[in-house]
Amino acid sequence: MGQMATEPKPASPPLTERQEARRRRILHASAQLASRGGFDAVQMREVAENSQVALGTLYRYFPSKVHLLVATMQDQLQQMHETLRKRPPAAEAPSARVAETLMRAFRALQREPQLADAMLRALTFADRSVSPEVDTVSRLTTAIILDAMRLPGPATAEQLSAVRVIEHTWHSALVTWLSGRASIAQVKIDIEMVCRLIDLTGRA
Amino acid sequence: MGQMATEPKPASPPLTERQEARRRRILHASAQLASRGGFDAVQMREVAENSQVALGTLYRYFPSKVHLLVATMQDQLQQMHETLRKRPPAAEAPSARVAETLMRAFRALQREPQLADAMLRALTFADRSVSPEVDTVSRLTTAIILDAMRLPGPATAEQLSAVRVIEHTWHSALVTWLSGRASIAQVKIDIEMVCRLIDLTGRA
DNA sequence: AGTGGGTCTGAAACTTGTTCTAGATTAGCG
DNA sequence: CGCTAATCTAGAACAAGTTTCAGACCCACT
Repeated sequence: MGQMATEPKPASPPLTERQEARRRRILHASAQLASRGGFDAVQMREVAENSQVALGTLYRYFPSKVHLLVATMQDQLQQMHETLRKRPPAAEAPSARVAETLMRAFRALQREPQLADAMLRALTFADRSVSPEVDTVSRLTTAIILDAMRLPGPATAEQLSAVRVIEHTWHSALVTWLSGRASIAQVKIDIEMVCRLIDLTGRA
Repeated sequence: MGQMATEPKPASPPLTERQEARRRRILHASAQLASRGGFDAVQMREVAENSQVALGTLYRYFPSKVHLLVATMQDQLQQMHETLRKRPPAAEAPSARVAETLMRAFRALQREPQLADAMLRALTFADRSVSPEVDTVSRLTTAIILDAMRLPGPATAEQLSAVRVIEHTWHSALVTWLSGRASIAQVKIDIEMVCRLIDLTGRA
């Protein structure tokens, strides 16, 4: 899992203040447009205009629409992680805590379904060129789930596998819900089902 | 599961012979281009040209690139279903049979990773307008898994949930592998992990 | 065989992601 | 301050998915 900075990513060149502000304006415009019309409504020209940045500059900060939306997701996940840290899940069993956490996150996304749609579509559509960024999102998600498990020691290989499976299910169930092919009830059932895997994996 | 025709779907207007041939040419060209360069290599103009059909006609048959690729996936899955029917998995436990089936399917896709990439990306990128077609793919996958389970009677709600979770994991793991963020070994482990859910669900 | 409606063709037009270019601005530095 | 390289801007240009349109063609029915 490499470096574990509290907030910023690699920080290759330390951005100036104005640059940081630009980056933030772009992400804000992206999230705002996404909240309205979802993936399709995030049009690069419009993002550039709304964040008062030239199109070329937008592309310098985020080399593609998918990069932009995945970065937006990083941003949102980070916030969610903070929120969850403040009010951690209360349930007894680890599996129940994970299920609770994921359903809570799910409800948060429900409030902005279009934004969720844009971010998830970008995430699953991303090709190899976006792997590093997608990986960051994945690590964030993993961290959220592991937090909810509150393991005494480091996770076993088996547990990590279970976490990956939970992550897969979480993403895929979300996509299915967003495209109207599954109800919220079904998502809940499936999340609870996959969380049972946690009970199967021990310290062994 | 509604109608269970042996091959064709709804068949709203019964296509003429020439039309059936056109459709087949289009799907063939699509799969061929996808096998080369993946999603991006499937260019509508080229598909049209290669299948000797006007662009407008291509769009009459498949209203978007995503529709086309999802239909391609239906086609491939159908073939895979046939193949699997001929040589069903041999393992003892239902969960092992499902894992074996999925890994066999996985290896088949490995042989044409670019094609798999194109189909999977289209599938997960599909929006609501493609829901019916995506649903068909989902039902096919479900059928394949249920076949492997060889249940004595009809599946319980719990079992269907487990199957959905397995499907989610299968898709998502595949995507992760295709984008180079997971090894084949990891996919195998995760598939086997999620298949354990089957052992947890009984007739209840 | 004749005819009417749906289908197919070829080509242009439109949309939106992405790239490119020339000139203005900015940041860091002597 | 004055220079230089990097960055930013405005806008054109390009690429590929999608739409549109006029005319040719095919099919079923009389």
